[in-house]
Amino acid sequence: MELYQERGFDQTTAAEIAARAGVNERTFFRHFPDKREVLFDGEADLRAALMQSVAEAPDGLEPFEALLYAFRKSARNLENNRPFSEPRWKVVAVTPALRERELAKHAWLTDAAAEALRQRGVGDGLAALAARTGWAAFQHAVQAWIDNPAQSLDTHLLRAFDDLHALSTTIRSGQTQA
Amino acid sequence: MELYQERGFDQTTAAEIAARAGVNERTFFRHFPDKREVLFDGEADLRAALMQSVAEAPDGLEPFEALLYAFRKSARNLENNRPFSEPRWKVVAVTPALRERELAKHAWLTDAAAEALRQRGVGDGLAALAARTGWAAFQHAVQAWIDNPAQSLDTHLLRAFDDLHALSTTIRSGQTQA
DNA sequence: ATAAGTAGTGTCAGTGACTGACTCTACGGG
DNA sequence: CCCGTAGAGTCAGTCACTGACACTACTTAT
Repeated sequence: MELYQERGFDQTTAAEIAARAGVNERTFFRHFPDKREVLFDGEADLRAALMQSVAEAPDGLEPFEALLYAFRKSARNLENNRPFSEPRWKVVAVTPALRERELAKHAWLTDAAAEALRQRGVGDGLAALAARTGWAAFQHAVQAWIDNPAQSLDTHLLRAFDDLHALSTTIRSGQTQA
Repeated sequence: MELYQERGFDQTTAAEIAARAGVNERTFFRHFPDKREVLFDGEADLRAALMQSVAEAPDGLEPFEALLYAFRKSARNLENNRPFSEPRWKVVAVTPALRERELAKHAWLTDAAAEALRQRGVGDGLAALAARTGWAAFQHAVQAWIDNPAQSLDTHLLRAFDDLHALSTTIRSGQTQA
């Protein structure tokens, strides 16, 4: 379904996609809830894989360590799939409607990560916080890697978490200002 | 425009909103680029206020400290506007299409925060990382405050950043696993 | 005072994403 | 050979949104 690459997402009608796939427009909408979902098909698998990875992280790891373990595993898949994923990124990047959908998917994955942490025994609130901030660092690394593929995603990832560590050492308990 | 509260967002047509406002449907779409934007009107001001707050944070503060300063300031506004904002949250919370838009706005605000940090002299990459992760912590606090208003948003905020600090102390440079 | 903008609005016609209801066909099991 | 079921087509309809055009009110230049 890479009519999107040729004409752009907005210039591509659902009827055209359906035609290219050799089916009826109605049939297209039976397979995908909407036009955007075509580009986010594997996300359910990704979610499952992420939860699985968090679950299989060695016992005794702290929340961020478990997340980092899972993210590094995802990172390997991302590195392998880059040739396949790159055109998709480009389409998503230039289409606001798709960016929105992507953010929604990320929120969904973040929830999955939080849930997986809870199943490791992490408290509710802490799991949610770790998932949100950890995911933010992960995405920062992914973006950095997209912009600069000369360094491996793993390198970017480790740097992101290191930097996050450095940043947060400046937080002092019970700040008092303004 | 709180037809949304009565019928829900999906059950409300643009024509109805326009009628309630005493104008034509076409006119409605001249004021708002789409049906969703009605609920996200003040975001541009919010963005400006956020950048302003980051800019006016005392000199010498580290990135997270500057962000925390700005977030605490935003928090005061949020606390004051809660009665006004609460119905809006409820509508957004139950409408996926609105949640997506909200996430997009948050990404926009995160970019603003990163930009404001850069203007304070923070490096590009670090500014982006701090903005992303700091924003994540902020949102965690806001969510916690919505769920539990018994404690002030400020309290939730400080706890979130404290917890983030605690979480990230477990990150060791140059992790080596799997 | 009049002419010439200009901003905000109404009207109309059209495109395209989706949806519901109904039909048809293909296929596996009894 | 019959039947239930899953997938696919057809048709008609709703609704978000858009472009083109006309009209009105209010400003500003002459």
